[in-house]
Amino acid sequence: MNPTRLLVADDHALVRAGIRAFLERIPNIEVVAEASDGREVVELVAKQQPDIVLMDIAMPGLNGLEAIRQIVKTWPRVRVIILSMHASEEYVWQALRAGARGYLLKGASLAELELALSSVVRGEIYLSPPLSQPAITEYVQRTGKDRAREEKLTARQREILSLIAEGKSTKQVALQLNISVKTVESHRTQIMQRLNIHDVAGLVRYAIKTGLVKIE
Amino acid sequence: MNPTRLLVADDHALVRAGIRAFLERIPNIEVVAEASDGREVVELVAKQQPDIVLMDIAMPGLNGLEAIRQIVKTWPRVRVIILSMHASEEYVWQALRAGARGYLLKGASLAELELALSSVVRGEIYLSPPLSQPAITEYVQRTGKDRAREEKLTARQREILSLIAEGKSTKQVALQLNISVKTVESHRTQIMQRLNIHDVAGLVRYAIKTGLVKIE
DNA sequence: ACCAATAGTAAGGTTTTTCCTGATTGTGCG
DNA sequence: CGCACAATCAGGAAAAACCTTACTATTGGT
Repeated sequence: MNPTRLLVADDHALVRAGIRAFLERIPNIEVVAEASDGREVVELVAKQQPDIVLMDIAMPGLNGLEAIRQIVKTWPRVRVIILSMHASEEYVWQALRAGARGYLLKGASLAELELALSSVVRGEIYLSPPLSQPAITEYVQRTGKDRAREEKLTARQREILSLIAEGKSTKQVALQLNISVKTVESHRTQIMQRLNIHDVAGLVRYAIKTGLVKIE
Repeated sequence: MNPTRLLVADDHALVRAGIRAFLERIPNIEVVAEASDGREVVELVAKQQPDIVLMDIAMPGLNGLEAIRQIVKTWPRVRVIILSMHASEEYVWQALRAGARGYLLKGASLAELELALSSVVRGEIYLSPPLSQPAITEYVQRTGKDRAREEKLTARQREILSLIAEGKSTKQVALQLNISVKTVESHRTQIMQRLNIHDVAGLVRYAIKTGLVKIE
């Protein structure tokens, strides 16, 4: 049987390398790549086509949720497991809605990690025990288009909003995304219109409120 | 030469075990114990008398800062290095004031971890490069009475910051306070200098973090 | 298959804000 | 008294935001 090919993503090098070392103790697992931000995850998924992506939900740049959305949309066979510090139901719910197949707390044991991986490989959804049922049942009752509709912003808009809320200037965002300053301005205008928010401060508060960016 | 005896503390098993695996690659290091909360750290320091405690600042039970205080008070020879996710200046200050000898971001590389450990063993204070900003290094050098002057912002500055974080434009702030736009700009510049934050988004996040403005 | 709506991209020109450098006044404190 | 520091303000240069307009590729509906 072929080993399960994994991609590990976390913005902290120490944690990332550590988790990788940890994973190497599990048989039949191969870590094929590591990423340190959302954009890198998406790039590496494209390149490596791993079976499973094990990623932190809170990452700079393209945030974790957004990365999940893009991954499951483009490569539906790639399964994403979230590795998070937060046991909040809201985060779990958001992750599942975005398309994650598992949600693992960082307090998990080696055995639990192993269990989560094998469950997800089998096509099941795995949640750390402290999180349990409610989120799942809520999740299954909704389908496809239903979920897309409730989003106020497009993927691109959320991506740009999160960069803005992180403090990037329009110019920096343009540079980072390889698009024109004018395009970023245009996106910002669209975002502000949709949210009916007309200042950067409001955007930042919105982004924090919806979990698009984190406050330390 | 005897190996450096380490204690690792983090409330997330996965991270803890990972970091331990990571540390084992550094020569002349011995991890003598692991702890998952502040109380356990203190107990294990008493029992093991490690040379260095490498701990997360955010732990349940007895919190990280309090743990540091107790450790350095009771066993001054034990040196504490904070392993944190947050590059926030406040956290660094608090940790140093409590008696930590190093502050390492979880994004640190293996080489940096090694450097931090050897620096602290030699009796130096080590801070992750992103933190070694003038404000902090200067603080480290200051002693005793100087530290009494702790207030970061004046009342007026806080007033203006909160208006900015609420989304008021410079012009609106000026109008509301009956002062010139130029004065508000000047205040904003001062605020940014003091906080070492250089964009509005950062100010908003700071204001939220410090409770100056509320979200929702 | 076709049309409408939406998303993503972007330019040109105008207005507004920020940034840099400086200056004045009042006030508490050694 | 004088000094450090808070609070106030300005002029001019630079940067960014704003408004309008527009092209293209997808997507959704009839």
